[in-house]
Amino acid sequence: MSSENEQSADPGAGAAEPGPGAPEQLALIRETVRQAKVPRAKPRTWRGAALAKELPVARVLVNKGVLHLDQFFDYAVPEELDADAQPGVRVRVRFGAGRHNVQGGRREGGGLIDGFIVERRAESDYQGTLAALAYVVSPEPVLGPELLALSRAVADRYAGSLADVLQLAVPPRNGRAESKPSPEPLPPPPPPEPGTWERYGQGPAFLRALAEGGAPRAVWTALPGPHWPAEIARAVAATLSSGRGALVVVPDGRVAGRIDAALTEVLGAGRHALLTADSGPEKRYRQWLAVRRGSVRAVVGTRAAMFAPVRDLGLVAVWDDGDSSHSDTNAPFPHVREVLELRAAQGRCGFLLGSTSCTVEAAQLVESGWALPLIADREQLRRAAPLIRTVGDGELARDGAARSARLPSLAWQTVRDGLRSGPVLVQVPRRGYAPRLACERCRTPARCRHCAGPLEAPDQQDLNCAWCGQAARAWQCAECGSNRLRAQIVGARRTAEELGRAFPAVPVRTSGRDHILDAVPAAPALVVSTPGAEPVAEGGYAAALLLDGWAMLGRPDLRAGEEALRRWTAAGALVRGQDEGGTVVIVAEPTLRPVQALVRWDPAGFARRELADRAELRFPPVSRMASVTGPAEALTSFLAAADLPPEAELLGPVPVPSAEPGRPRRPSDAPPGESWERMLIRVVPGRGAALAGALKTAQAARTAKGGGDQVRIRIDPPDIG
DNA sequence: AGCACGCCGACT
DNA sequence: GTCGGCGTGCTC
Repeated sequence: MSSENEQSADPGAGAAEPGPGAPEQLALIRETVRQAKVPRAKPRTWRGAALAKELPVARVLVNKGVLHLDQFFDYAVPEELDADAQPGVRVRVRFGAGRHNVQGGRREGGGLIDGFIVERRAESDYQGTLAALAYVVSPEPVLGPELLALSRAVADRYAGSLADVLQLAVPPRNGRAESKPSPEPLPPPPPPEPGTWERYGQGPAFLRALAEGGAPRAVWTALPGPHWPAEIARAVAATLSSGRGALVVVPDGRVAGRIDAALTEVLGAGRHALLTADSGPEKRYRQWLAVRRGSVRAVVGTRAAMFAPVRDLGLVAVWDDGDSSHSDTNAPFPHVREVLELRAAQGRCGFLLGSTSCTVEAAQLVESGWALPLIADREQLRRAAPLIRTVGDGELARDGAARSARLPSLAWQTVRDGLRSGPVLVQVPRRGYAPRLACERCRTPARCRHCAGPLEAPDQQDLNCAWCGQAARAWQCAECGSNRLRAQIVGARRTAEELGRAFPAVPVRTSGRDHILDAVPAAPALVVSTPGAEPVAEGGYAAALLLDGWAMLGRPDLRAGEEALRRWTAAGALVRGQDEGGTVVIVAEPTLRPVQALVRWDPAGFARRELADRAELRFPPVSRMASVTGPAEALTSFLAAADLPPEAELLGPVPVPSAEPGRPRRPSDAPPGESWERMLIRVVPGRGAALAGALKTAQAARTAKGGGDQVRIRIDPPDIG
């Protein structure tokens, strides 16, 4: 910032609008007047209370997410708060009391607001009189320099404010948890044996590098089968043995539980913390404090754990980075993989991204040379992976048995054979049971007359809307006037139910949204599950039937193929290897690329090809994208004011769907009743920071003028079609 | 965002 | 004179 800017930012300058040169004079006069009225000594509060003798100024991050307040404010430290008011502690300060009353009159107006002390200093560069800290919330230093630097980097990366990121990074305080002392730290364990890491060419070397204090970075394509939780635990153990800490972030509590168990087995109890939402606020904060205080050196947890303040971090790991729950749901929407990349770069620590599948972003980390691939050879894969067989539409049509029972004979046979030796998994699409309805005569989809949502007949009797839930009485087709309905597609869940009836001696268990099973025993059973909810089977499933192919690949989404393959490999990884007879039947067109990739069990190859395609089309992650949404006029003026990097490419605008009552609300929706537009901004890789910076500056200027949250910015938008 | 300051016209 | 309209800009 130039000195010219600083001067014209003076409040006296803009208002009077005299000729050029005058603002400086006005500023000078104002300054003189102030100094004349208040002979300003060292930092003094308006109350003139006694201040700390050493470092009487506290630099405070005020906990307001607004971008134009994304800066530190200095406060005076009263003598009685001197001891507690250390860097990192939570404080409350008066803020926003309006213009400073130079006369020294009482000024109680400003509300108390939360903040963190980031630094203690000898003096302030603020011109006015400092207000005093109101009080120290607790002497626990929760915001250390590393967490502050990380949060700053994340805020910059996502064009968000530091305060917003800290809201995600520092859990809410709990007095009871703070008052309890954390346990004594244990000495480092011995380095672990490589175990099943032997199956990967570079596996043992990776562990060795961690144990020797190195910072290896790897994209690990995990073999199907049950060994990956133990493998993650060994990577953690290797890191701990070097005297450093380790952090593992997983998509959900179920996976966290499995890794927790593996860590307990490899390390024994007391060496690691489990940070998940379902442990409750007090316990969670207690665990977090134990990590922050250095009592516990290893952490496994879900999304929010990505910020866990592990001491002397030696390894960050993320499992299954393609899972959508790795994307934070709060502003500025950071992604676990990206945050851990920042941590690896900042803390110079090891990085491990593992999955049985592969995202294009992961492929890019390898392609760019930032990380090395950690893969098994074909022989190991052949042993671990099940046999994959496909049934396409053509075969399905020719198959007489299929038409009567809606399932190809190959599927029947596979299920029958599988059930002789163990449980069989049936993966069905979500909300499969209630079929969508259409007019019997003209096939027009049946829509709700209140909200235009699709109609359903969940019990084959009553009609109601899938969006708003209102009952649809006396339906009549809007196009042709017919009052007869037919099912548009047959729910796959119903197919699964039919399977259950066909094998009456076998128990049917279901796992899905509302109740998710963790595990099933080795006994023969039909296990019907939606993607992502598949229970682990003891000894592995004998077979799996993947019935959601058409639903997965039909979506007009950039990630449809990658996402389908991810879900299929996740299910397939629970099936026994083909040496033990493990078989997967997928009902999907075998010519499709993701289906072929599943047959070859080559998710990394698929991701590499997707990456090449994206590079050609200049789509993310090969380029960096930001989306900006808002009312058309606001959007135009925002973009005109923004000082975008010169080579930034604008795509759009396109209309944004607005939130409708009843329809599931998406974060990208415009407010109800408003018509918004979206503009995509694309820059070449390496210019992402410049883009985020420009957008942030423009947004700060906007909100400072009271523009409200009319314009929303999102870096790496997840839903670009 | 809040909220005080200030520069305009209608009121006791 | 001074009360209060809301337009503008700051908040340590």
